Amino acid sequence: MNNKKLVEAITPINEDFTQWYTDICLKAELVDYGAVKGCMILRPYGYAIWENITHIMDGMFKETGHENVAMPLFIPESLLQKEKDHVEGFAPEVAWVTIGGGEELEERMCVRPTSETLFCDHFAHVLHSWRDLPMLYNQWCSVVRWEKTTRPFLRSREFWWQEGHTIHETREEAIAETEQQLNAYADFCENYLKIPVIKGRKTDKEKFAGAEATYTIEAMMHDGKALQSATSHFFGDGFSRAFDVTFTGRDNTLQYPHQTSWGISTRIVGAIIMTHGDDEGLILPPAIAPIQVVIIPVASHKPGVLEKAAELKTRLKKFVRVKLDDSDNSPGWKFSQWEMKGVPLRLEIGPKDIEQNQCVLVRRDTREKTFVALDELETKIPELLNALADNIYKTALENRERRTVACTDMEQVLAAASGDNCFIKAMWCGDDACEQAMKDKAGLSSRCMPFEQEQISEVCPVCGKPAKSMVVWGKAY
RNA sequence: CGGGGUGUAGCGCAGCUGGUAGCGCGCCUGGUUUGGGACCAGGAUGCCGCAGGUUCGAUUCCUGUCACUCCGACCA
Repeated sequence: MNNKKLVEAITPINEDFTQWYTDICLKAELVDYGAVKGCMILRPYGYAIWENITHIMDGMFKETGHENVAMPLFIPESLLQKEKDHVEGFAPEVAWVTIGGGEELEERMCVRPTSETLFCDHFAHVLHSWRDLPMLYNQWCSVVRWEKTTRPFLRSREFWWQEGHTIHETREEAIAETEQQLNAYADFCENYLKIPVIKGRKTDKEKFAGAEATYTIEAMMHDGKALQSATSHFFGDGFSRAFDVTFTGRDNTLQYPHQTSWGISTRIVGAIIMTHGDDEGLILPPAIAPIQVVIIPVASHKPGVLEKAAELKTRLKKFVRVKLDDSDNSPGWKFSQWEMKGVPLRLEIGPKDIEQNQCVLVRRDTREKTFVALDELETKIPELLNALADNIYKTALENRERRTVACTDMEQVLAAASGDNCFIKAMWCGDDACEQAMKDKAGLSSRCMPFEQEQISEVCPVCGKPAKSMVVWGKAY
């Protein structure tokens, strides 16, 4: 431990979680701050993570018949205004363009905060017959919401995401689509990102502006706070009616289609950081890690070492994303640096190893070292990557379970809410006032009504009236 | 939007009872090193966040502003 280490060190995770988070975002070179408040620059390493996420998800969407499109960046005010709840929800946080080419515009336009209105306008143009349905569209883009408080990934004024927009002939079909996409998000988070999530439905208070129902996946971060990780909305025909989207049905009558939208954003990168990271820095799930194995030559000036390392890189490239760090830095520096950047596996190769035709593999999560014969790398590396993936999922799940409390009365709720952050499972009567009371008295917001319901008690802990459903409550990002 | 904190070299910071700046790390060059953040020697780098004000003179004092950050409110 010397001065250098102290200077470069990231804040310990249990000392100041938010500072730890910011340190990682900057020091692992994921983002930089842009010239405009709340606008982040995704640096190559951060973008590579997002890019891997987009590739996997894009494949999943296409597998289920979705097509990518690109919609305009601007929304004329009149268009945004068409759906009452929607505009009320978003108007306070949009950015407006009032001048173009030096001239005051006749009608101001907002920079899209989300594209429902644009899609609806477009659907109205291109939809004619039931034979045109369903239309299953998606776009990868950035959107702008003028947030007051901003943080890298978690809440930025501009963020990148995908937004799927679909229209269907029947209500049932649209509901099925909403559920299918929510499941896709949940599968992606659990299987690729190794983040355990709770699937459920939002209360009316928390649902999307203009939606009939909003479904969500909620994840718990290392500090016990909740992060809404993706949402899927069922609109019914509300937007269709507002935008006059119609088609001629099988019975030759004019009908309104049923609509959905669903999205996942760069916020999910924040979830990865806050779910899996530790005092040494990031821990990236192998599926989306830009570098899955980093090769660090030891005593690289000795004859044959760099050559051997390069040879291994060529071999490994065939089945993993690999980087050879042949920079001038000392091995110790490289170990720390790549650990901070969350690379799942490190491969050390030095003269002693070459003599014995072996190398050292070190797991990022446990830092466990294994000597591996060079001809076993093709089996051993995938094995260790899988073991790491399983372990970080397990760790995250244990954290959530340890911090989940079932409460039957307000006394328990208040006690739980005043301690460490946690998920609180409690029954709810369905009344807005009781939801608000949880916020006012305990500082808790409803995260969702999980699909997997449990009967914690018979009555709502706030008002004592018969309970309708179990809600997971928590403090949210 | 309210309250607190911070803006000085790439990063982390010091300095200033007013006289235009310094340390550590990093960076560049050369050499020695290399299995947990190496060492020696030499070198480069500053509109002291921005704008006003006070002053002979402001990085320093005052006002405003912007940015970052934390806490709250708001918010998907």
